[in-house]
Amino acid sequence: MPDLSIDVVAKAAGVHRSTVSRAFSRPEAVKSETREHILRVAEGLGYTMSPLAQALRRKTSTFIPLIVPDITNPFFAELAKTMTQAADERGYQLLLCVTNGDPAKTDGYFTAMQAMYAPFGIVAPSTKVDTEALKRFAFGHKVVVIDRVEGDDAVPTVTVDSRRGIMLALDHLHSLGHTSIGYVSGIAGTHTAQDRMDAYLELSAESGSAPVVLDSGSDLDAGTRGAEHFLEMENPPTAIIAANDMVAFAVISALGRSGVRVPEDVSVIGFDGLALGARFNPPLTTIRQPIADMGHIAIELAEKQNIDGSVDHIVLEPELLVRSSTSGPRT
Amino acid sequence: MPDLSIDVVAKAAGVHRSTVSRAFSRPEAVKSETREHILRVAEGLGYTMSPLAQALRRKTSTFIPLIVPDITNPFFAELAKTMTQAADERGYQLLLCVTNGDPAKTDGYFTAMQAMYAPFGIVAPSTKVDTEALKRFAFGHKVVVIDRVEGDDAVPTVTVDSRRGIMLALDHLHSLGHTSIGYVSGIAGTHTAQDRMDAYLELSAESGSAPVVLDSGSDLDAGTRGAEHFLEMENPPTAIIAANDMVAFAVISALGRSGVRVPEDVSVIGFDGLALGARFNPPLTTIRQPIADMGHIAIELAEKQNIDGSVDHIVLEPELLVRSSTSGPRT
DNA sequence: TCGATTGCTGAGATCGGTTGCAATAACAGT
DNA sequence: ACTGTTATTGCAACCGATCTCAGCAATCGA
Repeated sequence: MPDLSIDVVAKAAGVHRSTVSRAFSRPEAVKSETREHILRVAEGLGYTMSPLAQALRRKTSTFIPLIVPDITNPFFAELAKTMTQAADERGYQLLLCVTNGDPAKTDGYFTAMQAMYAPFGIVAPSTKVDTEALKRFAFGHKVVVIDRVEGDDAVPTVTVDSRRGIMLALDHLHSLGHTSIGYVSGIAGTHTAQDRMDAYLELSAESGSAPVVLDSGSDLDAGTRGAEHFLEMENPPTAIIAANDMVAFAVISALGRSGVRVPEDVSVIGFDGLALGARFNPPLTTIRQPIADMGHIAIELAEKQNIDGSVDHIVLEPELLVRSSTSGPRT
Repeated sequence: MPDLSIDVVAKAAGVHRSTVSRAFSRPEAVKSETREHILRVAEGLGYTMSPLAQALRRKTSTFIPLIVPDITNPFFAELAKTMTQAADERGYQLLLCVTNGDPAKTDGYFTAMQAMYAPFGIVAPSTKVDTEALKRFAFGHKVVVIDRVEGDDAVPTVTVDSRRGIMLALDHLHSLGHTSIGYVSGIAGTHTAQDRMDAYLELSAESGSAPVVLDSGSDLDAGTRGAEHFLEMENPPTAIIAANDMVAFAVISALGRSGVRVPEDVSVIGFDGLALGARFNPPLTTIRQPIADMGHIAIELAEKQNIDGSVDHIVLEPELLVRSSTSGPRT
């Protein structure tokens, strides 16, 4: 097919290319009659505007990068999924950027997004390290973060209330009769992970029971190690809170390998609300984060900031999702 | 920061912009002395070339779209992960495109990739439907497909040998002593899914045992339904092959809810080799697909095609990955 | 010593749009 | 009929590179 530029459409429609341009991007600036004619002609030719050329001239594009540490982690996958949708509902095109936890890549993506004239970007950081790169760029460029941020007044953020989530988990477990409740820490060194841990420590203390941190590591094997630790204890807790669903899976799996059954022998509750949890064995009781909402809100926040410069910090409410990995303690 | 274009670098270095351009994209065409000076100056200014402007002028970019139906499915997530890496090892930038199984979106992405001057694209189709859109575009534009394709001589493809995979599974199960082996179908209506099913049917027959298809659906609940069907049978098989890991998870989960234990009561083997499987309860025995290889090869194939126009069809060897969801039949 | 090659750099058109400004047409008011 | 808007459209410069064509100096063969 012969290269389809704005000029060929213009010629075909018998108008100047600027008129074609306006017909597409500023409809009210061209007589409706002319516009419809142009659009019809364009349609017939199968013409679409080049996003590249547009971005170059306008110095602003519709590409919006979503920076995540690991798309293999279902939490980020679900986030990516809802965000792509939220994005193109508003005419944006989401670019998925995977850092694999490499801060250098994060940096690279930031400069790339700048070069692509992205109007803003979304970051779901894996470690506090990213925060540095973030600060360097966030100042000049619009970024919204899916996490809490140190001295978080500079960039908009959206998170869920970690404390409330842990509270929900604790309450659920208490109401089932558990009094000794352990904790296995999360995958990454994010503020969110930290917050959950802190909340557990505080709330445990408040309720009078001694906190039992089975593992405070931050890698994928935290779950496995936590389970090992659990197995070695003389007087193990009767329930375990996992910092997120993935480690809950690992915990249950590791426990299962040693013949410990969930929830018969010990209850386990996760944190995330992944769809996957419903198909785990057993289906995972968990604290659900409204991931879809987070996606939409992140974009809204970014747009809002672009318009009136406001920097908001939204914190969403988590909710308890009871499935089958928790029950009363064995008697 | 003042807009950093090639001209400001040129001015700063005291040369013409075409020289700067060459210094970056055709190093051998400029005196090494000059080049180094330019590069130094550019470095100092923190200058990077605009990929947009480059793509526009060159009519070819380094954006390469990866079109997948659902990033939430760990198979595609792992594929995306290894492909991003493979991609930027070669200087490409992967754009993740999620269709949610909507053919219209597939179409949209194709035209978008065209507009972005992508040198080629990678498609992991969800249904045969995508194939149509594919044919419409693949002719004019380079696309490599992660699946088999009808009359597959037009586009390069990479797949794993489904028949061999099923054979591996069957052999494993047979060697454990199973003779009655059921099958639960896969998630999507891809050729791959079809091939696995066909292979099961054929190989079962060959080995003299009647095939037992527990569910042939193609949605996420195939696993659940398969399990239900299993529970209703008077004489259920002693082992189950799941068309992919995700349905294996669902099967085991559903079975577990009814008190049927894996592998004690029934063995289950998956197909994919997801990392997740290692942390399932129990850890999943499965047929591993070399996903990382698929990613690299897909890109190699595309490049090769771009160069010498060759259209190859690579089929990779799957391998058996024994974990804990299979054992001898209960006696 | 002189024309021919070779190596390096500058000019300027071009990629596909956007946009401020000027020009023309259409419409009102008096 | 004449002038002051207002609605439309054309003109041309510009966004940030790339690339062909020339120009110019240095090197080479005879």
